[in-house]
Order: sequence, then structure tokens, then C-alpha cells
Amino acid sequence: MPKPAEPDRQTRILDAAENAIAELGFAGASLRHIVLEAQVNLATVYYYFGSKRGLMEAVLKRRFDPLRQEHLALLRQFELAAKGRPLTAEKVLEAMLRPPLRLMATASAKHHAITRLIGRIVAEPNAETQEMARSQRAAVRTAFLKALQRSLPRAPAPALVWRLEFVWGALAFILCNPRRIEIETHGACNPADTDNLLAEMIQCFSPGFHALARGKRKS
Amino acid sequence: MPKPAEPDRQTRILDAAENAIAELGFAGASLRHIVLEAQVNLATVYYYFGSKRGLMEAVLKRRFDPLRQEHLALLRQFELAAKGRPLTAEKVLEAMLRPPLRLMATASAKHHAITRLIGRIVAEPNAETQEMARSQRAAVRTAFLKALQRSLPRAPAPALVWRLEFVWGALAFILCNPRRIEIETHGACNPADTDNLLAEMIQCFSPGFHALARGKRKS
DNA sequence: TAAGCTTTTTAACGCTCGTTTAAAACGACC
DNA sequence: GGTCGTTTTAAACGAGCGTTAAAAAGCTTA
Repeated sequence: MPKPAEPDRQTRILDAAENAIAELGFAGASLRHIVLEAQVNLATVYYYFGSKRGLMEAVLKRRFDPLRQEHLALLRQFELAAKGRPLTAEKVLEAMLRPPLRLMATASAKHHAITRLIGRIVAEPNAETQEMARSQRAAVRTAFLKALQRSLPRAPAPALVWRLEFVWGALAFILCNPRRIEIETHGACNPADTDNLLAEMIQCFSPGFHALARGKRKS
Repeated sequence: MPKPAEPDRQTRILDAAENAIAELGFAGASLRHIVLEAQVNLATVYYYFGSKRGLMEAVLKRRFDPLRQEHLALLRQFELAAKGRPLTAEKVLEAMLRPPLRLMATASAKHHAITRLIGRIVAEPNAETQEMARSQRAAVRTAFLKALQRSLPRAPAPALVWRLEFVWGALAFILCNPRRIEIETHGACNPADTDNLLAEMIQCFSPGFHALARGKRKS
């Protein structure tokens, strides 16, 4: 029986780097650790990616480009189905949350790294990495904000902006370390049950959005 | 005019370490960087704190012990004022959110580090640091969960546990990098305005909690 | 002043890191 | 088979890291 057709060197490096980042963080993931797992010579990284930073960018790009596309595609799909009417807050939330949560579910077995990668970026010390992530997120951020503003035209803009941050925060918190939640809640919360988690999040946030539909109420 | 009475060496080291961690993360904050800023010899760190890990624990302990006490004290104060009746979800949220947000406000000038410290821990790769933070948080976690369960006795427990995680996540996301939010929202969100932020968070989450008061509704 | 304790400094050890250079191996084409 | 461009390897560089041992300095008490 032949080996399952080892992927090429670039892919092996990206996979190993992804795992290492999830496990050890960007700074902690050393090239020597990565090339050992990828069964590749150290200099190969420099041949293909130029530098450690280049490798890190490639790791993020490989995962977040499709994720961004999926975000926008799902939003557009919902908007098409709504035939020009504004989306419900529930649908906007679903478009925000389903792609990354689905990623967490499908990835649980092999690519456990991907989701933790997302959370890792949130708290990343390095300013350059932050800027990298910021530019990636900008398009998605504004798309969802616009959808929400159409959904709740009477809601004050700052409140919507804040709440989107809250949603992203809750999401990142879970993705960052799903295991931690499972342990700390003594099994009461199971992040692997994506559909349930999605429902919980939507049911948590949507009432707050609907409360804004009637315009701002003071304190 | 004499110098403003330089604090002693241990305090200078803790301050410098706190800043370094906030800026560079736990792994990135090197002892040599810290002692340079603290104007202290490298070996002094080992004399007072034993190791880098010991220093890191001391940094966290100095900030989070009072924060935990404040959390529990505020909760107890609200419960006393309620004279045995269950707290409203709003009050529980306030007890959860006000202490760290107040920390962010008072700290904005000099100790910008403290708040970012909190967020930094969330995504910390190092397993030992995670365990350290976990044990710190355990008491606070369960205290708020119990308060919420008394507040919403008909709500299903897993939903409450999940939502507490969502609140912690949103909070951590903001504390982790307040500047980022200010920039990304083009000034629409100002994390320094603590009272407004607290109100926004309570108004965001409380409707979802009240929706649980009547027991679970399916999907 | 001398002794004994605490505090501070000096100097180094061994290790890992990201990066670079140049040689070796490989593969397609004339 | 020999040549040329691409890919892979070996070996080393300098820098920074956490940590340690022992000497030096400071301070309090006899």
C-alpha cells in the first residue's frame, strides 16, 4: 500500500506552520520546529516563502481568503433570497457566524489549527501582523455593517458598530480555544456541536438587535 | 525639584514587565528588555522572582487579585441591596463588566498595559499560562453563573453558560486592543468612554437573557 | 572596627533563533 | 551525454534568549 500521496513541500510547510502557530503562537512557532514536522530542510522555507514573515502571511492567506469569500457569498445569497428586502438580524448573524463555525466543525479532526489561528490573531502582539489582519477584515466588517444598517434603519450607528464588535469578540473567544471552554464548563458547552452553538449565539444576540429597531432608548 | 520618588526595584520590574507583556506578549517580553526599562540589573529579577515565569505570575497576581475581589464585592453589594431577591440580568452584567472597564478607563494614561494584559491571556499559547489564568478565573466564573441562575431560574443551564462565555469574549475582545477598535470603526466607537460602553454592552446582552426567562424555546 | 546578613553586580554558560551562502542533486532539453 | 535552470541540502553566522555562580557592595548589629 503506497503512502497517501504526500502533498508537495509547500503544502507540507504550510500545514506544519499552521499547526505550530495554533499550538505555540506566531512568535513561539520556530522554523526549525516547522521544518521538522514538515520533513523539509530549513532553507526550503526561505526558497519558497522568503522569510518567516512571508510564511506566516501565506498561512493566513490560504485560510482567510476562502473564509472571506464564503462570508460575502453567504451574505449575498441571503440578500438574493430576500428579494431586495432588508435581512433580519438573525440572517446577518448567521452569515457572520456560520462560515467560521463550520470551519471549526470540519476542522476538528485534522486541521484543529485553523480556528485557533483566528483567535490567535486577535491578541497578536506584533503590530505588523495586526495590520495584516486589519486589512483582511475591513471588507467583511463593512459588508456586515451595511447589511445591519439596512436591517435596522432606525438604530443609531454607533450602537450597531459596537455590537458587531461584541459578536466578533464572542466568536473569537470561542475559536481561540474551544478546548478551554469545554473544560471550564465541565462539558456543559460543546463547541464541536456547531449547529447548537450557532443557534445559541443567534438567540443570544438577536433580541438585543431587535430592541434597537425602535430607535435608541436612553439608558 | 526631586524626582517623583522612584518606586522600589520590585515595583519597577513589575511595571516594566507589565508594559512589555502588553506590547510584545508573554513570549516576546524578554527579561533584558524589561530590566533595561526598569533600570535594574538582569540578575535582580531572579533574586526577587526566581525565574521569568515567577515574574509573569507576579505581574498577573498583582492586577487580577484586586480585580477578582472587586468583582465579587460588587456582586455581593448588589445582592445585599436586593435583599434576598434575585438580581436582574442587568445587575449581574454590570458586576461582570464594570470592574474591568473601570480599570481600562483609569489606566488609559499611564498603565495602558493592564487591560491589554487581560486580552493577551485569552490567546496565550503557553499551556501553563492558560492553567494559571484558568484557576484565577474559576471563582469569578461560578459566582456569576450562580447569580444568573438565581436570576433566570427557568432558563436552561447550558444556554446560560454559553452566554456568559459570549460576554467574557466580547469583553476580552475590547480589552485586548482598544486602539484597534477605535481605528477600525473610524472613531465611531470610543472605548475610553467607559460609561457609554458599559451601557452598550448591557443593552446588547440583557434582552437575550430576558428572552430566556420564560424557559427554552426551540430553535 | 569587625562580623554577618541582605542586596546588587559582573560575567559567563549553553541553547535556540532567523537568516545566508554556496555546494550538491535533480530534471528537462538539445 | 552534456548543459542549463530549478530545487534541495549542508553548514555556519551573529544575535538574543533564560539562567546561574560567585564576587562586590551595602547595611545592620555587636
